[in-house]
Amino acid sequence: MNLLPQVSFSILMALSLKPRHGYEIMQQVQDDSLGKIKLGPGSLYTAIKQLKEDDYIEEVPDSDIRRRYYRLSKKGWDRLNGELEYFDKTMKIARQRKVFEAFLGSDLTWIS
Amino acid sequence: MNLLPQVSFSILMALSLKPRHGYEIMQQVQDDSLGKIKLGPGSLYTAIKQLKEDDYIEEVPDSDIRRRYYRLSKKGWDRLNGELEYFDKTMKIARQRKVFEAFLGSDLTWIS
DNA sequence: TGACAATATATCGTAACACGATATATATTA
DNA sequence: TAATATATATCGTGTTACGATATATTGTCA
Repeated sequence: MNLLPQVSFSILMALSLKPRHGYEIMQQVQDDSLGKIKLGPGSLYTAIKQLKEDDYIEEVPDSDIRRRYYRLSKKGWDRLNGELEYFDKTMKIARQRKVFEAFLGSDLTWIS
Repeated sequence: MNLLPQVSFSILMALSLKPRHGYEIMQQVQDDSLGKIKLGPGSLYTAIKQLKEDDYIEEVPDSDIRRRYYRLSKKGWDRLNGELEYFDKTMKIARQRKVFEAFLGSDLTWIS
């Protein structure tokens, strides 16, 4: 699997608007995902650690001792673009296959 | 995390066109994902087992002893639709934030 | 016909990922 | 001043991912 883990992807998405600190990422991810992804500190900070190690994000120096701000690196932007190609392809396929209308006057006789 | 695992999602997508057997799913998933998801037997059959247990897919009786065909259940279709809402939202956000043009004459001064 | 590649399914053990619980500390507000 | 929200971090465990291995059948082509 050459795809980013779901949590990591959601964090890059959250950082695509502007640099944010961890707690803020948590909230933004929930917003961006229609509430389908709710990060606790466990998922959040382990993923951030990994993303930093892989140089997808970097810490932004900030005077606020309490908060740690992160932003996307060049590599992070490129990676996010690559992931979004998959999302785009998936939506195109879904529309082609008319997944959304599958139960509205469907002629797919093999559906149970 | 209220999202299906990536492998499970990709299998539901592969079954959205027509019923398929395991080996065929393997190939379809690779096609659908721009080569970004490559399933080996380990990932494939453990995910199929789980999807069957959760009633997202069901086995289709078939004369071919060698192959085991699966199709989406009603619950599977509904779930797939739910997942695709997230994909759709994500693409909308990405376009809104102009992620794709981020490096073409960007005014995002905070990028490293 | 014999050998090799491709097709097809299944399990095992381990690695990677997800996440609740817990801990700690500061800021806000009632 | 007590409670709630903000903010970060780690630990242990459960879930997911996956390479290795096993087994058997089908197709091909020399």
